[in-house]
Amino acid sequence: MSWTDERVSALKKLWAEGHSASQIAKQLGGVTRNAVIGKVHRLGLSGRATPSRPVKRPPRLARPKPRVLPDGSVKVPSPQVPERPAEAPRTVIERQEPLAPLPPLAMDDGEPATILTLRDSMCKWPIGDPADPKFAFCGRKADCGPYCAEHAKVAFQPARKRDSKRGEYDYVRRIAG
DNA sequence: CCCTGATTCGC
DNA sequence: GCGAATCAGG
Repeated sequence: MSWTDERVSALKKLWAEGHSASQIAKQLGGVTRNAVIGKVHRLGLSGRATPSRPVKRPPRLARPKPRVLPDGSVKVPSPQVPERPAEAPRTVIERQEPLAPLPPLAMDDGEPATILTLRDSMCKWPIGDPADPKFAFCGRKADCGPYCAEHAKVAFQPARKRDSKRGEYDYVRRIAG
C-alpha cells in the first residue's frame, strides 16, 4: 500500500481525533503502526494537543546493529561516534552521605556520656557496640527530640527496603528505636 | 507482556 | 519518502 491522498487525509483526521498509531494502522489497513508513526512524523504533526507530555528523553545513541543481507552475509556497521560536544554543566546535589561518624562528646570528666551520665537534654545517639565497655552516647545538645541536629537527620530518614544494602546506622536505629 | 510515541537509518 | 527495528516509558 502507498500513501495516497485519501489515506493521508484519513491519517491526518484520525490522528487529529486522538487515535493511536496502532488504531490508525488497523483502520487504514496495509500498514503497521510504525508506518503510521513514521508518516505522522514526516508530515510534521507528531505533537498532538496533549499538554501532558513531559516525556523528554536525551537523544538516543546510534544503533550499531549487525544486519543480515538478503544474500546471507552479515554487515556490521562501525559504531557511530557518541558525539559528546560539551558535558552539561551538571549541578550535582550532594546526597547527605553516611556522614562521618560523629564521635561522642566528652563530658566534663573527659569521658563520653554513658547510660549513667546521659541527661534528657543530651543526644541519645548510641555510639559503638552496646556490648563494648567503651559504648557511649553522642551527648551533644538535643534541641528538638532525643537527638542532636546531626543525628536527627540520620535517625529520621525514611526506612530502607528490607533487602537493600544495610546502612551503617541500621543497627543503631534498631537499638535506638 | 500489553501498550504508547520517538528515533535511527538502510532501503 | 518509507517503515522495521529499536528504544524509552506507562
